[in-house]
Amino acid sequence: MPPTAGEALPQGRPRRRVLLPLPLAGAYDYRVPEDLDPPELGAFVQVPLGGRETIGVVWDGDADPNLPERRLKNITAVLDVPPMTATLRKFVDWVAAYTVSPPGAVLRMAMSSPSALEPPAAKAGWRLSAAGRAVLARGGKVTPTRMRVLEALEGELSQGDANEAHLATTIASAAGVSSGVLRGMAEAGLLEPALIARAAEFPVPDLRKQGPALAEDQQVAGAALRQAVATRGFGVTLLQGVTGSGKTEVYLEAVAECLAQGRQALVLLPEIALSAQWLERFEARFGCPPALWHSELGSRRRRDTWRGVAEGRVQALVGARSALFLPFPDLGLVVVDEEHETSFKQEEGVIYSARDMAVVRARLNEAACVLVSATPSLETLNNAETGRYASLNLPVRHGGATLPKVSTIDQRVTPPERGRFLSPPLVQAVRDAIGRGEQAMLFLNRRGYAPLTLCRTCGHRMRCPNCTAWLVEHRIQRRLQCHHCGHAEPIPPTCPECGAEGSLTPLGPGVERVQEEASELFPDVRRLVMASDTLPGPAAAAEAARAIQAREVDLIIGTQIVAKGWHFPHLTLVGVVDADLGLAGGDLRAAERTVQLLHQVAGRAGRAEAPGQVMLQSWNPEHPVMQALISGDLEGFMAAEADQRRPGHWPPFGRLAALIVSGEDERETDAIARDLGLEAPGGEGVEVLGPAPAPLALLRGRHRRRLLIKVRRDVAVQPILREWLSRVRVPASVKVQVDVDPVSFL
DNA sequence: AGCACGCCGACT
DNA sequence: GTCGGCGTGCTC
Repeated sequence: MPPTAGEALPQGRPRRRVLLPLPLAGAYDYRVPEDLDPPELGAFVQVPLGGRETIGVVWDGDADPNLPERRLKNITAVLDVPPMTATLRKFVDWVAAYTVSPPGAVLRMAMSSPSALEPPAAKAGWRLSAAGRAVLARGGKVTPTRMRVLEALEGELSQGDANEAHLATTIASAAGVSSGVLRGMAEAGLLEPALIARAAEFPVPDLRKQGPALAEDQQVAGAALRQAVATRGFGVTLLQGVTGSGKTEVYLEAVAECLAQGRQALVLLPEIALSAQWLERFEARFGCPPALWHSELGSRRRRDTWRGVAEGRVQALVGARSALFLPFPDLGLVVVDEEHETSFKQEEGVIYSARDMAVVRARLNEAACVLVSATPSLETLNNAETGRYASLNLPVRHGGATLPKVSTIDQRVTPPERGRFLSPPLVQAVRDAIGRGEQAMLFLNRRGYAPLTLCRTCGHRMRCPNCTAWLVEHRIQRRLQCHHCGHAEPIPPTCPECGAEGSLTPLGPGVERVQEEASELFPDVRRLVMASDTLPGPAAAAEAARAIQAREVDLIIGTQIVAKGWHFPHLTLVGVVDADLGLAGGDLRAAERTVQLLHQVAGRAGRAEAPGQVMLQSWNPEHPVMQALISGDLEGFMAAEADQRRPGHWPPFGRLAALIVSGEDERETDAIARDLGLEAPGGEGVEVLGPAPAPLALLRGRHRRRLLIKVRRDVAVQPILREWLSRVRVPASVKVQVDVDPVSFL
């Protein structure tokens, strides 16, 4: 009803809360101008912010009625993008609350790139001009060839919209003419150039296609997963299976069921760049590759994929952890493969665990979640034991393969020669395996040539100027590198401390040094080093995998990237150069992680008919980690780990959160850490440890201190953290990061 | 996250 | 005398 004289004027224009992808405390309010239809919740809108234009999302909740009209700015425009779904908005809020981060910082991950919101890529094409339409309507003198083009454009090419533009090649082939004809017609004014808004196309997985034949236990597990997906409700299943048991094929059954339900499926992998073999398996099952999502995606591909997901055209997507924040309108399944992997933990910006957030996203979407691993984390095992998660087990390798035999080589009994790192039994085993025409692998979780460079004259050790870390020699590049920041320097000819010449000596092994030793021991053997710096991209990783499968390589020497899910059927021997490596340092999860990593590496051996063998070089073969790997009783090992953590309420039997205080000024950083320590919360079931220097007390030029808070499982840690942080004033020069559920203690 | 405003060195 | 360094602070 229009206002009439004497009536109260209608209140101002409607307002909307708009969340901006910035680390602000909350959403901002904007006015809907007269010339704009009020945007719905979740709409992507362009708004002014401090003299520039920003894109935000219309957020839930009421605008602040106390905010004076004059402080409000108008929404500039509503973008032509599917609005963010209510579940994704809830997810953003949930993650922000859980991680104690500003919601806008989480929203930024869900917007992933500004370019994703731009209109889709347009291609140059042609359409009928006014003159062309006139010829069709009233007739005119054109050649029969040209007439065919006009008719094709009006008729078969244009369903409904006769003004639609098409690619030159499409028009030419439809009319049966050469593209030269089109050029001539354009010059004659019968056609005009126009952009074709063409959405990128995503291949549709073929659900009728049969995957590889499944063994009986695989079929049983696959059927259970299909059933879990078919309920179209939330539930988490742990899919545990020994290495080589065919877990991937089993959960691809769940993907198939999800797609059959018409819902979207998401698979998270820890290292999407190294997943060439995984993509092959997907393609073998569904006849086409899945959509991909990872940080190295180009901006064009990124935008197309984001749009494809938002518009429901992408049915199956495999990605890194950031894929969790994609705008799936109807997500039916989230799979987290290698769920124990620590790379699912985002350690910068908003610190979150993609594995845990995957469960949350699945819950909000009423989707199934499948956590997959041969060596599940203690957290996940605990959830399975308490019945929170369903559990499926694949206890045997498929295709007749057996699990490899694991043994230790006691370095105290059969040490390597001086300055060498491969002990005689391991050297002999490599020689034997290659002599049988099989492949061997040497694993050392250390990049570069030597982890430490020492001056023999004065004892000086080369260290990073920005971090609490030694510089690692990379002999191929003739440089000393820091593995924590970007610092690199040439290897100095003299000791920078005492000036002694030729006195700097590499200490300890890295993969490059193992490769050097191998080249002397086995000069005729074809060797390949697999490390993140020798396999810089997906293409290089795929080529390495191909060369190994084609038996163009006899000996693989690699860092932890060789542990990740590869299937090398001719590989029978795995030698672990330093099995004790991960056990040093007082990390809560050191033993658990070492068992997981070494078990994964061991799992590369003997995946086909020929039995596999794994040799662990250790100075401490009695260690429970080595014993667990030898016996294969990981269950018993994890149970013992659990027993150690339970009494002290360590995770997963209690919650931890870390505050990382960092700043360029050490005294100031210390002072803030101390202030936080003084204001530490207490009370029943709450314990604060620290402040203490963080394990990397200096990182990228910033001094770091850490406080840990440990609370009982039934205590919500976030309100305590928020209250705690609000009591301490922190200058802008010092940063306090919150890490809820820290996995790495670095 | 940007982009402002705000106080101290090398230039037209 | 300015132009400009990037150090704090605000953006509905």
